[in-house]
Amino acid sequence: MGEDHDHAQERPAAGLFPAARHDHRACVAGLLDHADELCRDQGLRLTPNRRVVLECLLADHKPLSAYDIAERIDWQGRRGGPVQVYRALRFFEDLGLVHRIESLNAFVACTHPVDGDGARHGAQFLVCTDCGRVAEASDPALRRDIGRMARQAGFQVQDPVIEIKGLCPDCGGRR
Amino acid sequence: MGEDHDHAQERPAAGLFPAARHDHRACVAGLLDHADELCRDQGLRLTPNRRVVLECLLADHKPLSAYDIAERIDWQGRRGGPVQVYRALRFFEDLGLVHRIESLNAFVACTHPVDGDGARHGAQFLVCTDCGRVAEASDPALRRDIGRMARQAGFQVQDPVIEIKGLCPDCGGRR
DNA sequence: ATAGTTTTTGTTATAACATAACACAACGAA
DNA sequence: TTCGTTGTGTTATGTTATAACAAAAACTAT
Repeated sequence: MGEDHDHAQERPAAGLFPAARHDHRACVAGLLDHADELCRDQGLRLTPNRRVVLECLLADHKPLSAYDIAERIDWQGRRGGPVQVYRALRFFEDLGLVHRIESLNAFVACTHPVDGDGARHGAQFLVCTDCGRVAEASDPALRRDIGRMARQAGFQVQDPVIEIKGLCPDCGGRR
Repeated sequence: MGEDHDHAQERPAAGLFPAARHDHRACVAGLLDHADELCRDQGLRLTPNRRVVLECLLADHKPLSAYDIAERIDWQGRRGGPVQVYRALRFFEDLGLVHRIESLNAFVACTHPVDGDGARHGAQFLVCTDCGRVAEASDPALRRDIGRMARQAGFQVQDPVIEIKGLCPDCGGRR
């Protein structure tokens, strides 16, 4: 328990990557608190099982497959496997606290959850093919364009999957 | 071999869904021809194996999994399985003639291929969750927005995955 | 044509991802 | 307590994707 002077995380929710060196301790704690609160509000239970899955995803901002997570968890005696992990992931996805990255068959913890809003809440994901980190953006213009395009096509949007693979600033994006 | 009077397909490449009743015979023939030509130009071989896979995908405008395709193909004696199918799919993906739909683990034949251009060529996909059909769009504004957003984030785009699930005009999009 | 090269195929095995089904435990309300 | 609901543990199985390697087919250059 070292440096605790609160450091006012460097624009964590600006739609960019998590700034490489941010106060990760506070970041994790805040998101866990938020999960706690959200569950309490909705009469849901943030059980130990669920909590460890979320903590595992929060450890870094990288996507993990369900099997990755299953391996990292200390199952303390019981067998423990993908089933438990998928169950927890489903739970958090419904709450909007975890997002599935379709193009990776993997999951990330949401970095700026929106209260009471489930699912993918219209976010876009920037996936670094080099370091593996994922940033969550929420670009209104992009969202508008999707709406417009869909309308033109007579298409009623249910769930937009926007996952942009490329290089993050640290890995060569900002040369 | 009945109605062959050429019917001038109803705006097949307008970015919308394939019009439900278009001249499918001509549509398929045209795309196969295009594949032929593209291969000839690039010194590649459109082998019988590859051709049947493409024909299978062209049969309707629905995405198929590699295993779906493997089941539908007449393997004429030999075993035949996913391996062959994945190989052909990879071949066509590189040519830009087939696209993978990440959110479905499935593949569709490209409905408006761009010559000499491989990969996903910046397209967006509208996936009907009801009838399963897929439309391929190519919205410039959307593309611009992605570029802009990425630039703002210091992110260098390699491969944007845009897959919008919802209801197509026939299934309730256009009420 | 024919020897050597590259490409494609056939085949088997296995890896990686995801869910079905069911019994039991824990919890929360009547 | 009793009952209904929700969550968990466990086994089995379904689905998607690739590794590895030998044999066949196609091209290439003499």
